[in-house]
Amino acid sequence: MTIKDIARLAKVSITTVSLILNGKDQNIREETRQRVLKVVNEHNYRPNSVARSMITKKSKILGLIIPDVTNQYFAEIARAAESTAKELDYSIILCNTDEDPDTEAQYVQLLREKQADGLILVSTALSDYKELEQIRREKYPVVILDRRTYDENDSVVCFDNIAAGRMAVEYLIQNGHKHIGCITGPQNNPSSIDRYTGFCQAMEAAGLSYTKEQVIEGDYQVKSGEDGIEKIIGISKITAVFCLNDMMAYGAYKGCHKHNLKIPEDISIISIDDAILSSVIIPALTTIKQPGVEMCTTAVKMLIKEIEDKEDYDKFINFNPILIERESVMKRT
Amino acid sequence: MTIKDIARLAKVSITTVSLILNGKDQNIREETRQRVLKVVNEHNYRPNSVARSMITKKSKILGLIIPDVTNQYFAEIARAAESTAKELDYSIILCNTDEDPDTEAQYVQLLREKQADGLILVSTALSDYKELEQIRREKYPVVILDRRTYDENDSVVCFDNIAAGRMAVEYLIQNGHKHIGCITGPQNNPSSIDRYTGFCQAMEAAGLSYTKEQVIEGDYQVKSGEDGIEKIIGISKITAVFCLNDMMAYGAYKGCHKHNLKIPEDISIISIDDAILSSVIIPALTTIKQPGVEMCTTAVKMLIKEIEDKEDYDKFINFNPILIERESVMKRT
DNA sequence: TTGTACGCGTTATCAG
DNA sequence: CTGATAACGCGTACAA
Repeated sequence: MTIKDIARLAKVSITTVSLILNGKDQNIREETRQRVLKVVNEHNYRPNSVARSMITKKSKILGLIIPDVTNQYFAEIARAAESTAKELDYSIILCNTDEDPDTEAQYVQLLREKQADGLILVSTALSDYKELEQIRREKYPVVILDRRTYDENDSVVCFDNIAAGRMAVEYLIQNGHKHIGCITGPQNNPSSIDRYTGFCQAMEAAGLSYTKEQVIEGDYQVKSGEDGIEKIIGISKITAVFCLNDMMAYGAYKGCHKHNLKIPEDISIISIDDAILSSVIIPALTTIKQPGVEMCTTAVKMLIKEIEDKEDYDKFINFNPILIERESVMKRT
Repeated sequence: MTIKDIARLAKVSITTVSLILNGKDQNIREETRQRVLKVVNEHNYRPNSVARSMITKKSKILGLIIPDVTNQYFAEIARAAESTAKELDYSIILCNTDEDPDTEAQYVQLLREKQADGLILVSTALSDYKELEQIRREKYPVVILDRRTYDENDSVVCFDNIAAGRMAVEYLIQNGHKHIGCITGPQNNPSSIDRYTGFCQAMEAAGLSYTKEQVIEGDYQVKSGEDGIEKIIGISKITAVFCLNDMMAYGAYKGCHKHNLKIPEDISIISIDDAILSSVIIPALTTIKQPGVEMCTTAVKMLIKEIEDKEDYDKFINFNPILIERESVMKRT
C-alpha cells in the first residue's frame, strides 16, 4: 500500500492524497477529502516515514547514548527522554556504551548514518575523540548531558559533580566522620573524576588525610560496590564510605550485611544520584540528588529547539546538587 | 556529502563507489578502490541509511515495546535487546507503554510507519486490539515476549506465569504459612492475571481460604507495594505476602520498615522476577526468577531470523520459573 | 572494469 | 481545487 495505490483507488492524484494526509487540505473539496479518507481507513494506510524523511530531511528520531540502562539512574533518564520525545513527536534510539569510548564513537557514527535528527549524549570520554570535533564542525545537533565541556558553542545540560562530591563528604565530616573511605567510578569517566575531585577538596579543606587504600576503584555497578566495601572495612578506622553513585551504594549495603556490619551504626554510607530505589532500601540511603529526570527533559527540549531552529535559547544549563538526608549516615561524637 | 560527491571527487562513477562500500568489489581494480576509499575517509563519508532503506526495504531498526524501562526487570530486558540487536547489526527504538493499551497500539502504528523491520512486544493487552490482527494478516514480524497468545502462528517467547505464581505460593505454604496476602499487578495485565491465577490455584489446592481484603490491587510500581502492604498488615493473621513482581516487593519492604515490622520474622515476602537488586536488598528477596535477559535475547534472535527469513526455527519457546531461595521467607511452625 | 538510467515512496513546486 | 513532475540519496540491471 503506497500513496499511489490510495490515489488510484480514490480516483484522485497523488498530490491530493498527500495534501489531505498532511493537513494542508484547506483548499480541498470536503467530498473529495471524505472519499480519500475512506480509502485510507479501509486499507489502514500509513505513509512510509522513510520516504518522507528522504525528502523532508527529518527522521524524527533522536539518539540517546548512555552508559547502561540497567543502572537505575540511566533508566530514569531513558524514561524521561522517551516521554519528552514522544510528546514532541520524536522517537528514541537507545544506545548503551558500557562506558567504552570506542562503542560511544561507533554509536555516534551509526546514529548519523541513520539520520537521527540529533543526539543526547551522556559521554564517557568527552575530551578526546574526533567524532565530537566533526559534529561541531558540521553543526550536528547534540546536547551533552550530565557533563560539561569547555567549548562555548556546545549545548550542555550539566550537573556540578565536583560540588556534589564535596557536599557528600562535607556532610560526612559535619557528622563527625574523620576516616572516610571512597569507592570511585570508572577511571576515565568524567563524572567520576569530578566527584572524586569533590571528595579530595572536602577532605583537604577539613585537613583530613587519606591513604590510597581507602580509595577503591569501582565501575559504577552494584558488584563493585560490594567488592569495594569489603576491601575498605578491613581498614579499622573507617567509619563512613562515600560511594560515587547509588548503584555501588546498594552493593555496599550488601557487603556490609554479609560482614554483619550495621548501617549506619557501624558504618555510614552516602552516595550520589538518588535513584528511585534509594528511598526504598533499608535503611533509606542518604544521597546527593542529581535531578536526572529534569535534566534529561530539559536536554531533550533543548535538542529539539536546536533541531527545529526555534527562537533563541540557553545553550548551557547547570543543575545543582541537593542533599537528601535519610538514614544511612550516623552522627559520630 | 553524498555518494555522488564522492564519485565526482574520486573521478569514478556512483556504481563504483557503491560497489566498494558494499564489499562487492571483487572486480574492482585495487588502485581504484584505494583512491575511492581515500576520498571516503578524507571526507568522513557515511552512506545515508534512509536512502538505503528506501531501496533495500530494510531499516535495520527493531521496535521494543515494554511497559516501563524504569522497572528493573524491563531495564534488563531493554539492555539485552539492545546488546543482541547491536551484535546482529540492528538498532532499537524504545517505547514505554505504561501498561496502557492505547499507547501500545499507537506505538505499533508508529513503528510500522517508521518501517521498523520487526517488533519485540511485551504486550499489555494482547487479546483485543485490531493492530495485532492486522499485523498477523500482513505477516509483519513480531515476537511476543513474556506472554503467550493462543494463535498457533504467533511467534512467542514466554514464561509460565501461572506456574510461577503457584510456585511462589506453594513455597510459602511449605514453609508453614496459612494466611497469605497478595499484591497484584494492573487489572488487565496478562502476566498479572496469570500470576494471580497461580496464587488462587495454590491456595485452593492447599485448602486455604482468602478474603477480598487480603488481595490488594497494585500496579507493578514500587509505591503500590508500599501502600498495598500497609493495608494488608492491618489483617492480624497474615504472616506472608506474595507480591506479583519485585518492584512491589521493594515497596513492601519499605512499608514494613515504616511500621517496624521485621522481614522475615514478622512477615515473609516473596515475589516474581528476580531483578538485579533483589539479591542486594536486605534481607535478600526470595523470588521466582523470570529469566528476562535470556528470554529477550532469544526473542531478538527469533525476530531477526523471522525478518531475514532464515532456516526454520521454533516459533514458540517457553521458559520455566525458577525458585530463588534467599532470606525473605521464614519457616513457621 | 566502469558508467547510465531507473526506481524506491514521499513532498514541494508550479501549472492549469 | 487538482494534477504532473522533479527531487531526495542510494542500489542495481544492463550496457559498454
